[in-house]
Amino acid sequence: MSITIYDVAREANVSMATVSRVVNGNPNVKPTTRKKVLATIERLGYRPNAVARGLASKKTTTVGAIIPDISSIFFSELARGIEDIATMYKYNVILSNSDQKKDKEIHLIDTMLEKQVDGIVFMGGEITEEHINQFSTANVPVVLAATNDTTDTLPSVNIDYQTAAYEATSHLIRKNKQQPGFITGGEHIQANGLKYEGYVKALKDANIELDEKLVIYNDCTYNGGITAVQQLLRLSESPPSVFVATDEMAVGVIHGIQDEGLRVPEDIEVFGFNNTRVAMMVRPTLTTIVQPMYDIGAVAMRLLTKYMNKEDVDEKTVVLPHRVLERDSTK
Amino acid sequence: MSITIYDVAREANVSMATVSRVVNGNPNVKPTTRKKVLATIERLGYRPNAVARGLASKKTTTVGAIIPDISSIFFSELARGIEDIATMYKYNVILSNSDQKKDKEIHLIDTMLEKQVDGIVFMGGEITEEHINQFSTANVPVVLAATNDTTDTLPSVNIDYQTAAYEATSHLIRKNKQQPGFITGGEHIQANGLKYEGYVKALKDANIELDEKLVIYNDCTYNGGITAVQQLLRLSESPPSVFVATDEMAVGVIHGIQDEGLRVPEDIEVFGFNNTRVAMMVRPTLTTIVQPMYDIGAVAMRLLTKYMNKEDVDEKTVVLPHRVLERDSTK
DNA sequence: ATGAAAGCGCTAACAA
DNA sequence: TTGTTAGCGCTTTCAT
Repeated sequence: MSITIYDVAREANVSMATVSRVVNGNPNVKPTTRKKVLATIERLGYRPNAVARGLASKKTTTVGAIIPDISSIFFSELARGIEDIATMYKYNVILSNSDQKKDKEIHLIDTMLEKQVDGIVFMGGEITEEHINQFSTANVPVVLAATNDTTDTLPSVNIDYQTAAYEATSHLIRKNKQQPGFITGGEHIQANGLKYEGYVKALKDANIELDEKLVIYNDCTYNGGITAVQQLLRLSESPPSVFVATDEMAVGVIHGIQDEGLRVPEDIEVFGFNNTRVAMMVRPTLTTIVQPMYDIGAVAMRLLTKYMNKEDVDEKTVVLPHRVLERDSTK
Repeated sequence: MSITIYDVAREANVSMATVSRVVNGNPNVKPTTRKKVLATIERLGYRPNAVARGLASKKTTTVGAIIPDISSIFFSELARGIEDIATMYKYNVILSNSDQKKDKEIHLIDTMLEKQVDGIVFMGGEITEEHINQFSTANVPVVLAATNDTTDTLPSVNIDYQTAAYEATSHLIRKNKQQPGFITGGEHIQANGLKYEGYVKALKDANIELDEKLVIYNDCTYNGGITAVQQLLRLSESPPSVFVATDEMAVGVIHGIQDEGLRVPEDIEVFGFNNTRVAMMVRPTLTTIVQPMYDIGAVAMRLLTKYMNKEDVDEKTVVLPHRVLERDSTK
């Protein structure tokens, strides 16, 4: 079959151990020998078998990434951050989509542990006891990215969603002292619960009584945004502004408003969340919360490498900064 | 350390071989025995080691996917198609970004072969001799997705870019018998060469003499589109329509036109390519070529499974249908 | 239907 | 500096 370390050893008149040392850059090899071995490796076209190596060394230099949906503009940037840092540290990543389904998540964790990944970056809605149990069945580090952990046991990288939502809502209230609408996805999804809390807190601090009719739930998609805003506009007194849980949904909201013959921001202001690329691809461009998605992925992966190397980490829970980015969809 | 097949065998009073059979669903096991083994597996929390299994069986149930950029809206949908079908056939996928850099691509192929993937889905700009060589150093099947192979040796899944571009251009010419502008990325990138050929052929068939000044190259990004269209509008006689190589770029083109105080489609028509999600997130919504990205990924992966199972395939080169989707950016 | 045993290709003591 | 050798955890003949 294919060339093994044994073939190289024979051809170079050395032992397997020496070849192994050369391949792994072990300094205890005489330069002459190294050169000779390297030459025969080249000549034979030897390619180390990472599976065998993994079995012997108990390290696969592969990490798992569990992600809700790679085709989402939000998560794909996160994934890029993870990948880039993984590559930088010579890891490969096995990526799998969970669609935020708990059973899929649990199953994926299992599969990845079977594959002996050296660590896992997990992105999802929420962490439950069951997740924790599943993680604990193996001894590999796990880092959460853009995922909140109610049990607060796992290392994680996030922004402060609640404060961000608070700021967005306050920003909207500042101008016109009225309750903005809030268009969002399910509470169990992607920190939406925290956003809701921030929204409510901002209202409270501004002494505005919460009218739940102005809170509309729908899918976090473009069409979900359109549908939701239609519902909002049908209300007897529709609000002068809307805070939307994601940018893509917010773009739908803007278009839904425009399709009703209203103007953004003149008639209704719109505030998004995430600053994905679509935010500047709408007219008016979207005011939003800048969440450093790429960085969240990158920092999470970096954190994971630390755990995998058994370095000690100072911050197990990283909170990355966010900020309000004003564009043209608000006054 | 952790539970091995040996532990299970001992606890269940059977041999390793029997446990292996149970785990692998081999029918040659007495039901009683199977039950007993299953019970101890459960009790011990045994989890098969896929690395050891891979070494022994020479199959990893893992495939590699080399992709230009997972954060691109185009490729991330492709990736989702790949992932879904991979999951369906019990494969995991190692995903890596190449940024269309040839050296990265070659290196990634090498790494994946080291990891003993059972197959590779490759997405990139163009396939060169060097790629072919690298692929041939191992004995695993490779399928190209949305990637053209000038050497035409590898199985692939594509749409007919040239015809699609021909149709788009013809569509634009039909109305106003004038040469549309063509805004595109580099020729070596992502089938842009083929699109150019289709564009030129359409002009020729319409007896319009090609004016190269109307062909503008820039990055295939939103900002690239803006910059390119500014350049186009600065021409003494700017064209009545533009064909743009990708949707994201086309959205930039639309906004660039609008920012100059011109209207789409009244003053200039815009035609995109790919039908990514942004196409319906612009106003006016974008007329474009529907390219079934998810399906390209899915079909490519399905094709790969056939090769991996040594089934025989009837079409080694799959061309998926495309179509013109008229929206509001053209008259 | 079950077991014994020989690898799979490599790493990592331990010896020399 | 180099070689010997015993695993790593599993699959897969080949016996029985």
